[in-house]
Amino acid sequence: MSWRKETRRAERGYHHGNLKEALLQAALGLIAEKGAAGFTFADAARMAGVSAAAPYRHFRDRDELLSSIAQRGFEQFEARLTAAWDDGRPDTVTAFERVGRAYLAFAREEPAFYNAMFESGLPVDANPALQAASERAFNIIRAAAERLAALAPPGTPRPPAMMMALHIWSMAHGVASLFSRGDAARRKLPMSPDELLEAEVLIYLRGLGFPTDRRPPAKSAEPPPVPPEASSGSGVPPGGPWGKPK
Amino acid sequence: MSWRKETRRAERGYHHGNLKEALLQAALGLIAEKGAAGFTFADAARMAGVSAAAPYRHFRDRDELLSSIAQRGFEQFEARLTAAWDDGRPDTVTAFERVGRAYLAFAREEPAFYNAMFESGLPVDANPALQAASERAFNIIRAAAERLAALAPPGTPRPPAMMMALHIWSMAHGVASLFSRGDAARRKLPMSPDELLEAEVLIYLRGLGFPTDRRPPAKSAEPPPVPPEASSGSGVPPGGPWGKPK
DNA sequence: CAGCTCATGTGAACGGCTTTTACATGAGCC
DNA sequence: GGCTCATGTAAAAGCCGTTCACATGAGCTG
Repeated sequence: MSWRKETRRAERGYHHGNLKEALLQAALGLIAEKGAAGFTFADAARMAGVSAAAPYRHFRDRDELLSSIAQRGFEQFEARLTAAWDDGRPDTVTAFERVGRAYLAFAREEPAFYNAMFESGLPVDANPALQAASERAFNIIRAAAERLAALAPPGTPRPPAMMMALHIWSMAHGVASLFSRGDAARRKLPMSPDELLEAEVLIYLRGLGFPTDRRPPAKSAEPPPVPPEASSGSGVPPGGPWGKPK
Repeated sequence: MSWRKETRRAERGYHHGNLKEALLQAALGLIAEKGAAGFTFADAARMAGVSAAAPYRHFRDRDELLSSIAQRGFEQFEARLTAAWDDGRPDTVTAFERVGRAYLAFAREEPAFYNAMFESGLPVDANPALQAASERAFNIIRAAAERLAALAPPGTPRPPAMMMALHIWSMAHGVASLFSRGDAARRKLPMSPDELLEAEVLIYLRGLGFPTDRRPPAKSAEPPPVPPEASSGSGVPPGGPWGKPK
């Protein structure tokens, strides 16, 4: 492999090697630590061992660095949602809920990305590339909603997939941003953010007439993957989507 | 008129009169305009016509000004939610939805407050007074959820009110923060944020087994306030909570 | 009214940040 | 070896937050 060339460029490199990447990594750490508002360009430069002016060779200004991080964040976000969706396997509802959990997991595990993407206040629509990346991520949710909507029980009006996608997104974002991160996460909750979102989505899907007769925390041994039966019977699962107050 | 007395009491202030209030107002305007992150202490001072050091006679630092605004925001928020809830009149479900709309209306009409309260990244739990104000506001939603939970149709497990409250809050916050404010609001949506949230809440409530057979924009003449019928029949209202693509 | 006191406001100063500009350096190519 | 250009530095301007010594004048006391 071309390790040699890499080593000569990256490590032995002239002034720094790959300052751009170093700055992105440094910024990522700083944002995770102090939030997008607290992060400073100068700090990132210091952390990379260069002067305060050096970053301007790679980013027009501080905002462009932030945008780059958000962009990367949306790409990773999309990748994780795609993996979670897994093209609707083993069944649409299960996969759909997995997407919800992946959303929360991303918010929790990648606070810096999430912060840059959703809480930094940078104008997403000002940067076309950023907006496109954001849309690609959303499209995963949208595609999943599309598949779900197609499964709407017969006899019920088919819900618009776009609306469902927006609803799910707002739930996931609401839970993530209110209860799953930073200081706000310290509110004492009767259940974990994951359980909260899962119950919320299940109740919502039930409201649309979908069969959701699995109990969330129960690691049920996967019964026949979505027998496409009508299920328009009672619609009320025996346990309710919220866990027992253990 | 009581000009005199007013002058002596309110403007009892020395040089400026009531700089504290002036600073709060100035900050409010600046935050609405440029966001909590963009707002500067010096700018507020300038706007009030005093030196950059003057504000420190009234606020320990910039963060304390922000906290004061958030505090005030929570108080107004609570007042508006209380008015919207109107103790559950004319019926619980209608009042509940009105609370949701009030939430969005506040986010839209008071961007500065909303920003300081939920998007400024200030540690709510670090300031006891702030946390208390925040809790008082949430308690309105909680109380409404309590009343709603008590109406749960017989034969279905009663949903925990706290969970319902958290769900509703996350929906409202999610919609507000993704679609109803600032730059993100420019995403092209198939429906208004208000309609989006209303449909979301209706579907959710239906998922819990509540009768929600009113079409959102229809000003139905209030049939017997919440007829406690089973409703576990089909559970699927004729119209669906989403509007026709008019 | 004289004078004291203390809350309130000012000006100057420090350090830090962002951004620009002129200059330095060294990598890659001939 | 020498050229060129990308990459990094130093210095400076301008802004902000914050502090401190000092100024001012409102209201009380006598």
